[in-house]
Amino acid sequence: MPQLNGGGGDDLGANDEMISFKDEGEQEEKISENVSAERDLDDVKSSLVNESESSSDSEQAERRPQTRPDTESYEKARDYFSEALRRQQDGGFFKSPHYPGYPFLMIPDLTNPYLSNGSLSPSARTYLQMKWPLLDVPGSAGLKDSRSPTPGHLVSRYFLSKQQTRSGPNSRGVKAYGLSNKVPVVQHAHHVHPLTPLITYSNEHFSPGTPPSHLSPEILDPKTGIPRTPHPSELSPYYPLSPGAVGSIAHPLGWLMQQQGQPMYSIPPGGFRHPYPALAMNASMSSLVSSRFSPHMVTPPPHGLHQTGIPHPAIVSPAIKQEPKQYKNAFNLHCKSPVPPKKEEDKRPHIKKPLNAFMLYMKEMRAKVVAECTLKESAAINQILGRRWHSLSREEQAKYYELARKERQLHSQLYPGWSARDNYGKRKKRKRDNKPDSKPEDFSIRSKKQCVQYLPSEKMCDSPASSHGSMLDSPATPSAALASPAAPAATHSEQAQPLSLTTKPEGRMHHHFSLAGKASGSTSSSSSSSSSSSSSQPISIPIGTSGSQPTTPILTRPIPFASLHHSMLSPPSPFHQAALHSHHALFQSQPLSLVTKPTE
DNA sequence: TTCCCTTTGAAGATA
DNA sequence: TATCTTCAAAGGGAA
Repeated sequence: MPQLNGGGGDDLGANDEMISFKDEGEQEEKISENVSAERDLDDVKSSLVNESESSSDSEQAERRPQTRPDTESYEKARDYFSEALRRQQDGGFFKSPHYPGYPFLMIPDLTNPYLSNGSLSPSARTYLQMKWPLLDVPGSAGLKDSRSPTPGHLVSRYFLSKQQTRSGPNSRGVKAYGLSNKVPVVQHAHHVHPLTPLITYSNEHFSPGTPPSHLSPEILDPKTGIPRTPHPSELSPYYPLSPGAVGSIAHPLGWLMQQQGQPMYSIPPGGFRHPYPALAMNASMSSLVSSRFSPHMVTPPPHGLHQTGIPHPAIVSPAIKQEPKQYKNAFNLHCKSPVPPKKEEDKRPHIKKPLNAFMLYMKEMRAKVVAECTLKESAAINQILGRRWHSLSREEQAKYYELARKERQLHSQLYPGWSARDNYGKRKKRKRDNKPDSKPEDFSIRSKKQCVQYLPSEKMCDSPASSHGSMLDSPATPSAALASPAAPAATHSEQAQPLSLTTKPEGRMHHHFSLAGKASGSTSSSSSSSSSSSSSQPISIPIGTSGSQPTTPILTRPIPFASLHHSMLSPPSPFHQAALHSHHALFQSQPLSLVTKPTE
């Protein structure tokens, strides 16, 4: 298993994402990987064709100076990040020409981010470059807003580091990935911190000029008029780090530092005052950013001030969603806001959950899948993505697990008091219809919709992974085996039928009481070995079954005929052709007969 | 306008 | 401890 972090030292899920594949089916797994690799190659080819076609235009656009840095969304930053990942995935190695200014790497040697002289190692800087491109991106330097007071020392030796970036002892080496130089540029004057793109939980509610109320402690609340703690002019109200967390906050790369035996940064009082307090919000982060400053030089936030003001994308407008209590409490601890808890609660932003590995993958690959397929429904796209996720190699998935882990870590640092529970109830509760004692009316509600599987069109778009397995496209490697050890181990039945995309295990169906769609959650965690098919199950058409275990496609939703037709009857791209070829035998018998309606 | 669908994973809740 | 539930993204579709 790839141990990207060098093992140990990570209390936030270290080693949790990578677990060994199941022993059984190891051969198949390898075959699957080979097939997957070949498919990836095909993907690369097709994607390269597409990219080459569109790159000329996009490149020109990308090369234009960014003049709206303040509006650059963090989401985009993540997209760029994802793009880099995708390129890594496709090409495996850095393809710099297109995105010379945005290297990305998997920082295998970040375990030692500092050089002997205290400066960041090239790879560490490159990683920071990836994470906080505005800090040190020559490509973006030219894009920086002229008003940006970014100190020169922050505009660091990117070129040097880039030159130095190379493969390390790790077999995977240091990979730099080109990213579009559409780097989100910060307009500091508008209180958008360069670190804004650090995490892209959501950007829609981050208005540079109107940071969340709790993030601008020095200003009168426009609504309440309640004055807030002013901060020094040189301080930028950005990251909502809690004060308690500031002093003792772990380095964003603390998992790396710790591995190296270095302690978490403890910020001594009165020290270096960073011209960009927002950067110093995470003191060590700042120090990492600037190789000039060793970690211990970073100053703590001014008393009582949550020096952090970076509007985090994970924060959603309080008007829409309410902030969790824990976060509110944690914030109040240091915010000293006189705002009554009640009002404060109303204004609490909604802090979204950090994205997990699959979500990151999904965000990255969605556009690609959409481009390859004619499907537009996200449900169908997600099915494809789910399968592709399973088809990814361990290393490929490891990248996303690692990213997800970092996101969680950063998220936990940004919102120490936040809990996933805080977001409970923010959404409308889903129908709980998968309980064993579900009442008939539950199912009736559920089965009101026409059910059909996205399988046909998906088959046209998705990988030909099914060509080797008995479970259609199910790779020999279940996600459970790839997932973090924290995740419940998949049962044997699940391993045998890991994918619920085209052929959901009947056990699961039984478990979900014959629900056509995914019963609320539990898709990945529930494990049922029952293979009995309920009479109330949606009509199932066994297809592509080979092997002892019959597979039953779940017909969940009607396929848009346009998409179906387009996908099935006109596969124009090589990818489609390849997919068609690989699945021809599989679907030649019943390719288009999935539209049905469950009996009431 | 709101919810559903669909995926996997993380985390909290519950038995 | 094991299982279940909720939420994260996305966007078309349905109500």
